[in-house]
Amino acid sequence: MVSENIEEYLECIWELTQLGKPAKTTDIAAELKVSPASVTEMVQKLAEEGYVVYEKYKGVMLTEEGNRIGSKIKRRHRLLERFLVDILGVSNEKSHEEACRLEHTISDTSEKSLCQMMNNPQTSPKGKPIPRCENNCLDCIGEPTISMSMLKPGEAGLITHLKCEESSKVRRIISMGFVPGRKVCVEEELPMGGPLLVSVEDSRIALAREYAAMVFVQKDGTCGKDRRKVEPRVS
Amino acid sequence: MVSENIEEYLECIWELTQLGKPAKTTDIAAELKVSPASVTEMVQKLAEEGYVVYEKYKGVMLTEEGNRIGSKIKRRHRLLERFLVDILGVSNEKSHEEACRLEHTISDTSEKSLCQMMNNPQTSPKGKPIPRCENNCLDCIGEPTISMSMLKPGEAGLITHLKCEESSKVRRIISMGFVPGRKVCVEEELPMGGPLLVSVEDSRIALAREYAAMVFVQKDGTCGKDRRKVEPRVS
DNA sequence: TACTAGATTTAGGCTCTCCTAAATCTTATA
DNA sequence: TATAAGATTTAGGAGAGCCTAAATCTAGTA
Repeated sequence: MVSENIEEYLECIWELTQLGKPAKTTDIAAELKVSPASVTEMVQKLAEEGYVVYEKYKGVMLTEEGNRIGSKIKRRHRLLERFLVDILGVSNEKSHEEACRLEHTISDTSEKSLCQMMNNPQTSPKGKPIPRCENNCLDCIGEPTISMSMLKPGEAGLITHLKCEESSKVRRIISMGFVPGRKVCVEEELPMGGPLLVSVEDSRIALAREYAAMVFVQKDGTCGKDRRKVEPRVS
Repeated sequence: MVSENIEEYLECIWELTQLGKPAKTTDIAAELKVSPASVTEMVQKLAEEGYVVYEKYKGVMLTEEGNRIGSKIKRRHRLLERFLVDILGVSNEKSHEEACRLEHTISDTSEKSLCQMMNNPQTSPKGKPIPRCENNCLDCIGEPTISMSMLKPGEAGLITHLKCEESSKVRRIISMGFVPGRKVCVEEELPMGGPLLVSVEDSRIALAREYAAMVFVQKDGTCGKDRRKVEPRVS
């Protein structure tokens, strides 16, 4: 397993070589806020270990393995920025630094859940593209979904993701119990645009349609009494 | 700023000294999967820097500052375990290890948002208590949504949702006028755990705290007569 | 009270990553 | 094409933490 530092270097080199040209020592040094001498040293080590192809005075390119790691980390970085900004309400400016630290420590499982929770986003909050995951995100994408507010009384669904412009509202929805992966069931629609009465796990919740509209579900049968216990959706 | 390693040691020592007895070198070593010699070395350093009181061959206790850091990290650890297990669907067994890594890298802002999102939880998934944050979590409890029973007389809030185990109770509360989107105002708390006197739109209602606890609101100023016209609750 | 097993600390070394200063290479321009 | 400015690498060294082996201390038991 490569160290966090090596991941950081590979991520940086990945970014700098996106235009097809070798990454220069100085650029890497500037990006990582480290002296050029340290970069040379590390790059030599990375070359020895087969993560980059390095030609003295010319620059570095990633090998296939280096590219795999670099893009994986960059993916996590941008996914985390989205999560931090859209869901935790961290400011755009601060999200980069925090994502830089978290990207080396989250598990594959968590990465996948975050991806699902935000409906497989394509760009970071700054508009940079999020690299696809190795399996092309097949399991993050899932089935087409509809808003919970579209469910008729008696219909059930599995929560796939939440969507709202304001991070504080997303948090509120989650705090009510609308967590991706859980099963919800619409029990009643109160008339006159009144609230929806739904059940999630062991609670019954009444919430405004405006909020229900932020919860996206995959239709999943009816609210039978035999409602199966919902597994955490990650294997 | 202390290093992640030091945080890890302080967290561990915090845990081991919860019973009031000094933490032994061997126990720390076992917990951190490191040799006893390394622990001695680090503990000497921690003592020099004022985070612990260390007596050779006897063990270590935390100083006030050491305790502050140790409990802060342990809080994050358990909060993260909750998040990983309840929201991201990570397994209970794997959550510890991941939380161990994340606890050193999340920001204060993120910690607060996670706390809000999970309704200021009191225990980890394994049932261990989550230490309070330094300001006693005032802003974690306060922000997105709190139970109406937490409002003080004179305070007002917008109903975000109702939540309880039985749908019949939810209906009953709605029929009293506690509809998501409306503004409520706690006018008086009758003593001895008696009912709360609250107003919703144009009615005054006395309801048991048990019921008040099911109504969740977003704090919204005080009960002035100039209470602004409530938005129609339909979006 | 003396002694030994187990706990703890000391000594000496290692790896990783960083740094500065000096040496060397590249390249733009005169 | 010669040369100097700027980029890059080499050399030498530092700090943080970890380790093993050896020395030292503590406490339970004879």
